[in-house]
Amino acid sequence: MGNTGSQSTHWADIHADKIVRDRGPLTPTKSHFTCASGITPSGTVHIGNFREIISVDLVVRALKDKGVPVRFIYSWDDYDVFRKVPKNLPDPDTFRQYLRLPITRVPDPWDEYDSYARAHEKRLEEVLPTLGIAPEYIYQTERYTASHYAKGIRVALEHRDTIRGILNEFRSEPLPAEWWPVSVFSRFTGRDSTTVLSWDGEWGLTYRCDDSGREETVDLRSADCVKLPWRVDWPMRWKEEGVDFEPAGKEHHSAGGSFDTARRIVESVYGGSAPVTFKYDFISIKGMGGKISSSLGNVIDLNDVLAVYQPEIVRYLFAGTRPNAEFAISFDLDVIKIYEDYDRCERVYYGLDEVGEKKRAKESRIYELSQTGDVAKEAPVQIPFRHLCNVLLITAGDIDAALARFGDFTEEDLKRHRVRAACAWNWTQNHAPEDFRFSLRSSSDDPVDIDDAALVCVRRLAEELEANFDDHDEKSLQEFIYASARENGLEPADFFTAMYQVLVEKEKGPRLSGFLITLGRDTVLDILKPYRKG
RNA sequence: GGGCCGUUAGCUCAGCUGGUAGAGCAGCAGACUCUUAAUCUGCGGGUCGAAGGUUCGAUCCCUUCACGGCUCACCA
Repeated sequence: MGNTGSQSTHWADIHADKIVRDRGPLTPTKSHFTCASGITPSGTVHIGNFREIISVDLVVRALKDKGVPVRFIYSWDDYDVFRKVPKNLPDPDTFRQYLRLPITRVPDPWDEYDSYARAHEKRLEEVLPTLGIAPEYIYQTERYTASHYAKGIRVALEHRDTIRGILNEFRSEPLPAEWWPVSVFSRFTGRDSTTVLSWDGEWGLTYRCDDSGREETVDLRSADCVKLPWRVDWPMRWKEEGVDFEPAGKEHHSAGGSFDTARRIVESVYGGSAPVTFKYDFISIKGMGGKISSSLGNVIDLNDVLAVYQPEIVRYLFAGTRPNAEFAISFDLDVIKIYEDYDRCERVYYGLDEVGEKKRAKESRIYELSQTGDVAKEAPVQIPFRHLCNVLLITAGDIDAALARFGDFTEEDLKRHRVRAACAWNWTQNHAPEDFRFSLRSSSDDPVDIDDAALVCVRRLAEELEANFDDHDEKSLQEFIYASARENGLEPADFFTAMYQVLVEKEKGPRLSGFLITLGRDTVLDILKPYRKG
């Protein structure tokens, strides 16, 4: 069933092949390939940011599946400046005082973690393992403040004019001659409102703090306050870590964009070469239109998605879509279809559904890449999402009670089903259309008003179910309902309406006969009890 | 202005190492005494945006053009 050979046309495998081809071969001094990802945690790490991580993870998986040693690094660019106060903070105004500080020096607005940056980082780091993603995190604040990049910074200073020339080719306003390829956080105020005055040609850098007017000279080998601007920082780190693969958002991938200038800088300044890359497009949220933006208040993060989609299906969404295609994550009725698509993909993988060979190969590979760990040897038992939603509505969200209705499961299966059930329940409560939802009535509720003809039919149905419930299947019960309505001079449609009133106090509900059977004899009789007397 | 990406059945899209095009939804027909987009069965000749080129053969490769979109030219 494995499909990891070189014939796979999945994009992750194609890029893995390209990495091995362009960046190989491995040698005693190069023992593995390095795949990198990273972002600035300057706000909520949303599902759009996640695309980069999962894209790299999928390529990492593809490399591992080939038996190639690989290192997956994730850079938290948390030595970046707090440039603007997001509108979604609890108390935005008090945060204005922190502008221009590195985001690791800004407090956590929710007061849980050490810093603003850490708060965003931690929330993502905690959830990634559930998706089977485990990168090696690199914190740029730590690196820079430990002077880890002293050499790289010095190299940038040595090639100041070259770098300025490269950047100026694409700028509308050329950088002035006195520009330096570094920025400094003032050691007097912590802010990056500083001006570099001179460099001694070795390790000494002199700057002036614009706010206090004070000047000082720092040694790059011990300074904890000097960093490179993004367009220089990126290529420096490519060289530093030996990055072989790193995708980037489309805002970076155009002529004159940061990937382009980084490529030229790594080649002409750092003596390296740009990694294999690809461009990934944005993610949108169906029904919320446009880009994800914290200022618009439509930030959807990974936890929001995991609340509705089980981890395998989150991976499936990304594994099954080419990175350079924009796509929308849906929270509406599409959710049901996505679950059905995934279950179908699973059946194809295990040979339970017949499809063409080409399609089988493609779907199988997507399935493998969607798993958070190893692929199960035997096909897992499936519980259709839609049905699961209905059963959960019957049990009022009691997950174990709902699953018990599907039979006995192994502990392993139960564990997985609980995750799906939690998603299903969450979806019915927070996203499903009103028509889809219901809550079951019981004998302790006051009976609803229904007319006499309907009442007769309800009683008749109750008697029938009491006596012959086990003899009925969906079809025979259906026939009984119709016949019984007609016998009592009632339009079947009116009887249906009455039954839904009785059961869920709504005009409509799940297909009645199947619904009754799903509810079970005792539950139905209990609900009908108040209608049987007098 | 530069770069990138699209343009395939009414709609949403698959089709990516070239061999005369497919899936879902919608629609049509039939079945079901039926009720939520989601019962079952059957039905898909659409100039694969346009024009050239390469090839025995192109939706898939090359060139040009048209239309649509994105992105860079501030900061990251």
